[in-house]
Amino acid sequence: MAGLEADIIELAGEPFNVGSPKQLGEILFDRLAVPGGEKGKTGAYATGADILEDITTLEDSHPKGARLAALVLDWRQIAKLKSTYTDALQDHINPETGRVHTSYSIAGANTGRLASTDPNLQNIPVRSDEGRRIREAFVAPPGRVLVSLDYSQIELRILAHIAEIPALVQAFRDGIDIHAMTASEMFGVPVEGMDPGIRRQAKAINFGVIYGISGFGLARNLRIPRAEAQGFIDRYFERFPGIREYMSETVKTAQEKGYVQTLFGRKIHTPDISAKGPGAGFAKRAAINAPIQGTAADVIRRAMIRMPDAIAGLDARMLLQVHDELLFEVAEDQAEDLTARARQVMEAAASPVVDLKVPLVVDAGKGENWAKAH
DNA sequence: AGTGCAGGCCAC
DNA sequence: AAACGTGGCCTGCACT
Repeated sequence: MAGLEADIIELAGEPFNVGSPKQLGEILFDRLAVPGGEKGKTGAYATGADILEDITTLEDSHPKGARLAALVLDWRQIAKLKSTYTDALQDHINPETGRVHTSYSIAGANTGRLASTDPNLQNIPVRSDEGRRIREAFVAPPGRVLVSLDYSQIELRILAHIAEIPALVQAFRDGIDIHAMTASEMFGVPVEGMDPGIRRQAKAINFGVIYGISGFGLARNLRIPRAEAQGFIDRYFERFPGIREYMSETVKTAQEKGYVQTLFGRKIHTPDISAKGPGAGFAKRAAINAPIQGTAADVIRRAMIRMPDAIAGLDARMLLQVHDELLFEVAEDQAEDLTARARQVMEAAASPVVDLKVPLVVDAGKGENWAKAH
């Protein structure tokens, strides 16, 4: 990392704090005259990863800026992993147990999700190769393995149920690739042999819908013109009109009652729903998302409550909950038994209070460390 | 030295 | 006017 830092300063041509977005912004946009610099409310240039990634494409017009941006992106990834995980997690090892123990807030999130602190074990890296090396440090003791079980697409399944989208419900019942199906419906192309790029766009739209999508947000996410993104959303609503209905009904309920509810009847209050100005959009999207995210939180909590009885007699412990995943430690020769029991509990967790029109499906994995189990 | 915010980034 | 939901933790920086 020190070498990387030296390379960055040499390229910049002047000493500066690589960890300072403000200083980096001034070098890129003022001194190197990279175009597109935008200052936020504090007067500092924004230098987030998406902006730096755009700058790396300017190799022809601004070679120095492009290379500087690329190096800083590398540095930030390593610095993040080291400070937040490699270094910090070791300070959290309990001397008596030799393990890292987190704390859960039972009412951590407004939607009913748990929150994990000191340390947060719900945001251990997994998406990048480098990040997964952090996850490999979470290991089972000798003779034991880690088993991870996670709900597949639980929020989209809940959306399909709540908004009553026949095509989505049927696809989940048939076990079809849901993003490919969405792309097929929207763009009129067959699922077989689908262009991965088309599927990726449909996936972004499916996620966006759960979060209360906007044309602007989707455009930024997919890096496409806003008009094109809005066209995608319009077509999505045409194909799945129940979604638009769900969104407007949910906002209306929030405005009339001051809360929305999960499928299990738990209330989530929406005090900001009638805010004016910039906050209005935020409050509406939060209200749209809350019943979906909150129902998923209810489902996994019900599974967790039933878990001690379900795994009684096994040499196994439930270790962590990560929103749609439960992580267990179990004697090696009992991993299969545990997986079957835990999966049964998780897949049936909505029952008997809620009769979902879609199946809940749980994926499972095991290994000597969390990366392999996941 | 402690506090709080902003920017940034990790997860689901 | 801002711009995709829910969180927590890190560093830098301004301030007391």
